[in-house]
Amino acid sequence: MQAEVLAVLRSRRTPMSAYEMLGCLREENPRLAPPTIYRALAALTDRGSVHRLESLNAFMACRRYRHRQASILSICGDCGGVEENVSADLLKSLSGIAAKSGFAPARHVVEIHGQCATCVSD
Amino acid sequence: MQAEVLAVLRSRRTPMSAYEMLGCLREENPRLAPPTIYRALAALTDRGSVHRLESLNAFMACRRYRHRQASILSICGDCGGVEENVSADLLKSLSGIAAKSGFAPARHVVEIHGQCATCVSD
DNA sequence: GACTGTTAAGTTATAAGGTAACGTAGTTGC
DNA sequence: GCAACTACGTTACCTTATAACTTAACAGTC
Repeated sequence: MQAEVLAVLRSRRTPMSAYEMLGCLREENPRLAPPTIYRALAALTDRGSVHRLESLNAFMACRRYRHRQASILSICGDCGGVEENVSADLLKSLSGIAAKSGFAPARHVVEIHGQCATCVSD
Repeated sequence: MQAEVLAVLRSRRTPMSAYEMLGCLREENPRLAPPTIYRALAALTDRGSVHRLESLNAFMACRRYRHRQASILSICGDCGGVEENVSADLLKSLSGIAAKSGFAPARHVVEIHGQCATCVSD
């Protein structure tokens, strides 16, 4: 099931909602229900093969080769494309800011909305 | 209506969902419906008086005095408390990372999940 | 082979979050 | 008065997510 969900996600350039995936996968198996998808997504996001876009309530396959760090996701509001970046430095200074008051960071969510290079030039 | 929503949010130390607010405000006005709350929240978040926590689907009143910049929100998974920080430098380097590929940033979402100082020491 | 533990997936139902579309009631300004 | 605007009310619905329980599949062991 995880493999099927991942395959669907990989077939798209833009993020998908869980229910879009459900729609796709129901073509094969009409009885598929939401919990099945959500369980697969939970396992995949834990492993880092899939990222969840918190500000979109959507998911995308990771396109960088296995990183354990949080991604910096740049989301284009025009075409829906997402760029994925990694920066240990930025995450470190982010943790530093939180840690000033004794906060112990565990998970980072960093998303940027805007326009991608292609859409800017239109 | 915005004032009432803001007052409810300010009366709490922790973020609230739109439906929790609705529950509170219905004690006064039982016929209050979701769109009214969401409209007020939209106006308040536009103005910057309220922040939306994207990774929680919840809202909190801004506790810093009027800043136009995006906040860095540190969310304690134990007590639910949220610390709000501002860092022009961090936002700048974040924009820089996105801009390397020509992305034009418009809105930043930066949230950190972890444990606050108080909860760490328990 | 029957028993048990473990893990993945199916199933039902419902909770929680959010919005479209249209209606109405008060400004304000002419 | 009446047009135009803005806020809010109302209905209805859509989307996102999870609780709770059931079944299937396989592995180990007595």
